[in-house]
Amino acid sequence: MLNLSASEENYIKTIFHLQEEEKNVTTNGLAAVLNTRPASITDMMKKLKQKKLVHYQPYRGFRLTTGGNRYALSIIRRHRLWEFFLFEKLKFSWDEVHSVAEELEHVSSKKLIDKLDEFLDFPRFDPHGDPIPDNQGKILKTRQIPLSEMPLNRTAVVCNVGDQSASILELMDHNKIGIGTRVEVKKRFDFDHSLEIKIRQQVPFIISESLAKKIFVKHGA
Amino acid sequence: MLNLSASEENYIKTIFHLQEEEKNVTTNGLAAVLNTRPASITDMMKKLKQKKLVHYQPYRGFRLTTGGNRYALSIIRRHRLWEFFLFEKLKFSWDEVHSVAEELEHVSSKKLIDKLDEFLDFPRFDPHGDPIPDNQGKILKTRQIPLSEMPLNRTAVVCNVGDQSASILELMDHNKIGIGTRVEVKKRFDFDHSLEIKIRQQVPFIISESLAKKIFVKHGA
DNA sequence: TTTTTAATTTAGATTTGCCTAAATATATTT
DNA sequence: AAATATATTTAGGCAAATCTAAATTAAAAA
Repeated sequence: MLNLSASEENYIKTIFHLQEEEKNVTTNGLAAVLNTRPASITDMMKKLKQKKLVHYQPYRGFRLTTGGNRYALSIIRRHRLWEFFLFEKLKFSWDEVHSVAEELEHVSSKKLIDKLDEFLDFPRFDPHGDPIPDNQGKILKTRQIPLSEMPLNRTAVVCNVGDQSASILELMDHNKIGIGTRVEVKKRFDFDHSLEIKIRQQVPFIISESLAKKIFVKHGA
Repeated sequence: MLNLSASEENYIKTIFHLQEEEKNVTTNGLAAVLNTRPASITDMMKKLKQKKLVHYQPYRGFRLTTGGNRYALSIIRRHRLWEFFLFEKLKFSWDEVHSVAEELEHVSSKKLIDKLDEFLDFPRFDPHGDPIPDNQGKILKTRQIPLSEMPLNRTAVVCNVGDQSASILELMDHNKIGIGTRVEVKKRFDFDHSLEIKIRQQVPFIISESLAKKIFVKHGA
């Protein structure tokens, strides 16, 4: 597989994520996420088109080719394996792993990543609950739903938080909710849509709708 | 501490190693090691002088400042810790670790390196037998000598090989000599300066002077 | 001490990845 | 459908890190 610069990899990865959220990817949108100017996006799209990683016609938008998709998955694999390593082995907290993994993911040795995978015993999810592509680029589709949409009296596992702010972390910390926590929704209040939830063997307690919307759980796990 | 580009780090690191071998570092010499043209060295020296990492006067040569030295040690720390990790945890062979560590060493998070150090249980030597600087930049001075200079009938441990070629590796492999192998020189032949050596409980055998000059041992270990 | 040779530096390009400002194409109103 | 607004692209530049070719300085030889 061809070898891209860290910058090119960041474009590919970001396009992949934006496509995944089925937002149609726009020049301005991508520029906003990558913190660059729209003109830089256009420049890069021309280059990535040449390398056959994106389909691109001026003014007509762009999206990843099959090859671009495959490449994106390999970057995401590296990123999530490093996150797992940092969390599981180096004892980073789950909110610190992302930024360090952003750097590590650009180290390109395929052998390194496959051996890391093996060392970690082939983990299937990163510390945020996102699935890790295998060495063939296969990735599990997880049904992640916000806690606010969980049916009552079914247990699920917290796998993602749709907000990285210090304030949400403080609140979750206070309630002892984190990635991997097993939760059950006991009641939903019509008045303010707050939820009564139970975790572990504790007394049930109430959380706000806005918090529940940010906490994602893996359904069925 | 200031943050250098991967390229700047490579210059600093290489100057450090060349200085260590007490070769006086020259523009051409550095260019040869870094695989660049002399003109590029001059360019970079101007920049590193500005950043107060090297002493430099045109045509008068250059050497690291105290700050440059400190920075070099931090890069070497990263490099060797990654080498240890790759060898010890990911089961890379000791001749594969260098090139991968060359990439990993430029990931700059201080916290990452200190946590990695702890995870590895503060190793003092990398898989080549070179000492790993601690988080204060302190480094053990090891007395490494080539096997060719070992006194007779004293045991020592192979800690370094001054050549990375496939041919030397083949020969060492054949003789079952590697990093960490305990050796004893039994006899030195005047005719061709070949050595009779003994490893483990095996029958002594003979190696050439040119091989013995490339195999370094830690004296006293 | 000249002269010759070798090492080093300068001058001027090139590539990558970014920028600003201006032009152009598409979308939305009126 | 014309006018206005928004999105996108082009043109031209800049900094980092490299290069080649030409100039300059220092070292070695005659």
